[in-house]
Amino acid sequence: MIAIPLLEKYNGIIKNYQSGDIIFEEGKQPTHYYQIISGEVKMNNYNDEGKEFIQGIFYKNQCFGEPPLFIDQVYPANAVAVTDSELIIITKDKFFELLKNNSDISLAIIKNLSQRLYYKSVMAAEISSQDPEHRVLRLIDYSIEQLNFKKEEAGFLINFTRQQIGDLTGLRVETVIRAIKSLEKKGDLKIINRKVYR
Amino acid sequence: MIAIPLLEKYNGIIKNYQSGDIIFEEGKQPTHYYQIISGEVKMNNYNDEGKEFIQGIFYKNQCFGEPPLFIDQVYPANAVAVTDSELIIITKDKFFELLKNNSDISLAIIKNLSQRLYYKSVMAAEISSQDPEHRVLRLIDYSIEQLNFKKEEAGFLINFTRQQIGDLTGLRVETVIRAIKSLEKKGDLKIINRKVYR
DNA sequence: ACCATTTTATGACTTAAATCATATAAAATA
DNA sequence: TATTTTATATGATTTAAGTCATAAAATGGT
Repeated sequence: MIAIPLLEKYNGIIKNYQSGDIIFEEGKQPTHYYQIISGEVKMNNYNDEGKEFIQGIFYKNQCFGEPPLFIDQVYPANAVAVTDSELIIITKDKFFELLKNNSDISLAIIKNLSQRLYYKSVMAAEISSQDPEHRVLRLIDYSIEQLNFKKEEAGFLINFTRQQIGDLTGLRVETVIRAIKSLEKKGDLKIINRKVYR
Repeated sequence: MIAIPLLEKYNGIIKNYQSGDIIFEEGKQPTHYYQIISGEVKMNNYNDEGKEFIQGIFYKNQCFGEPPLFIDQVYPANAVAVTDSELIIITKDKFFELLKNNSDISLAIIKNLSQRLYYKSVMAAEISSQDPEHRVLRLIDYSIEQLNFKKEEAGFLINFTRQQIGDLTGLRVETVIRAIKSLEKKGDLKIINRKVYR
């Protein structure tokens, strides 16, 4: 998103997280802008029974957790490192200063938020009213489009576990496994030693 | 969102829609920026079986449908007038010109998108994993916070039909009616001649 | 190389919400 | 005012996805 040298100019500091580390928590006041240098971060919620819902998974060069910064609200979800990750963060004040002095960044932020809102709109409609197979396939297609999944001879390798697909679509693992099996039978995707290709 | 005189300066034109009129359709290329002068607009999708999902309802002074404009994608949902409505619209080109010449508007757009993303995050987690009563109550509380529902002696009047609550939460009318009844019994809200107060 | 954990997998059973049917009240319209 | 349409309401039934149990393969750490 934002060039690292520019972030460093605004007192950007580098932080390292281990897989599973919590970066920030739901309900807490936002204080920084976060951008991924390397690794993988998910934002999630837990419902009253402890079931996880993954709001999104973020990768290299992506930022996450800005909306509450702009609207003075607490975080609506947690941010957790999925793998060991290196992040660069700057304070809220410095972030606004940076924005003020770099009008092109505003447009980048707008585009990024628009992209995320688009994903949420698509998935909201899916989750609320489509059947499991439809939901899973949509998530897969959207992810191929947006994330950099590798194209192999068998097709795009879907780099999600069944559990992650479940947590992203609001389904249980068993349901995802069954949906994927059924989609394979219909020829909509391939399973080659447990890995999913589309 | 954007002052009407400013929109007029950028060739803004006023359009009138009757209740039920389609403003734009899912899958179509976006061409304009839309802002409500008066009336009420919903964005929605229909699933394969024709069930409606309402992405959001928009009121006076609010804009809608910009994200696809910024990311060069087709509309992810339809926009439909819920009541007779008066809108002001400007072309995509003029909108970008306006943004370029008015840097303060960029921040307003960012805040608006952040607010909508926040709503989507909260509702996504609700819809995917909370029970009907929880979902309905969350929608109601969020709507009180964001929309200008009138405060009366009995509490805030929830200006939604049961069907609209269903379409916003991914539930069926009957389920919403039962959830609301149950929430009333628990004292979480009031029903006074069929109207819901919180 | 071994053990613990995670991931994928499948069958049997349960359950919560959807569906279907029907009714009445309220609002809109002719 | 009468009539159609929309919104709220409730009971009975169905069903799709969740839950539970169990297992085997794959992965990761020591």
